[in-house]
Amino acid sequence: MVTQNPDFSAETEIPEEISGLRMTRQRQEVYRILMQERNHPTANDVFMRVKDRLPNISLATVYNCLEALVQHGIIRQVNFERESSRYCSNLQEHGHFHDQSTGVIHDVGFKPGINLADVLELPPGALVEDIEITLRGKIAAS
Amino acid sequence: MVTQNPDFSAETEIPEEISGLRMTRQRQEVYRILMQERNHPTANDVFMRVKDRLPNISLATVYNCLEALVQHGIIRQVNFERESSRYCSNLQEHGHFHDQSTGVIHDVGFKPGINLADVLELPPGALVEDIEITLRGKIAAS
DNA sequence: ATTATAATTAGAATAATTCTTGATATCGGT
DNA sequence: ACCGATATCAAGAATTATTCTAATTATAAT
Repeated sequence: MVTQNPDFSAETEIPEEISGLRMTRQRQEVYRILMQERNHPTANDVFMRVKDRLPNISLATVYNCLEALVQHGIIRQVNFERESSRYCSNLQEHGHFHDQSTGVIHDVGFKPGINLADVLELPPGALVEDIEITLRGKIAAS
Repeated sequence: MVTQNPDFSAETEIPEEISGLRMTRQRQEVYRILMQERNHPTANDVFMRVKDRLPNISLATVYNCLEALVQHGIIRQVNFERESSRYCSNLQEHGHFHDQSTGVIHDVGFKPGINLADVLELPPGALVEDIEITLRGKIAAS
């Protein structure tokens, strides 16, 4: 299971600006953590982790940073049931498989050449802007 | 758009017990509302509606009833983002299309003969127990 | 009828998130 | 470099959906 991105160390340079968003120190560090941790961390997970490098950061700021990054399409916000929101730097269209025995969340890609409209009975005229697929279950011991 | 189920009036008899759950007066009335209102009401929506017939019911009871009904597979709980949970008496496997211009939620069935495993790159050995599909977008004027 | 069990109620508690306010930092123009 | 305007940040208060607690009431089982 991939939980760390070795291409994204604590020293990786992050540009001053990404898609029109000013990358302040706080946003950089929050973003860096999401690139490193592929575990779908919650805001609080990020908060605890980011304090290593920015001891004075506040939880509200982490929320603000995450919101700004989501709004600018730099990361994705993912919700399972009514649990705390989780955040994800995988921008490829994908769903999530929630393994109930371990609690681990796996990204699930679409098979190539699949069109959602071929699979679902969409209401006539529906223009889909965003899809969210969540699966829950177990992984059989191999 | 179907929002009311005419087969399910306020006078419809509901059995004493459904799939092992004792159908108390409160549970009956909560269930009745979900059969009537196909709008995916929140707990609070149900609460306000049910007070017509049970003026002394409490919101906690509505939550308890909804939870009991969900647990026994009689209704489904549906979550959009981190909004209040909504409840749904459509037990057929289906997803939801959230029309962002009107706020209306449409049930979306699967086309016959579709197998999710044909569409998604599931992790090896994954045994899917539950699927949740949410779409967001608009409906083009016809 | 009596006792045991389950359900209901009202209000307090919880937890994630958002809001508010004042302090800092950054940007653009001079 | 300085100055005002704007954006961001920090700390804690406020909000909101939901759950929990404890006491009461209803139902079921003996």
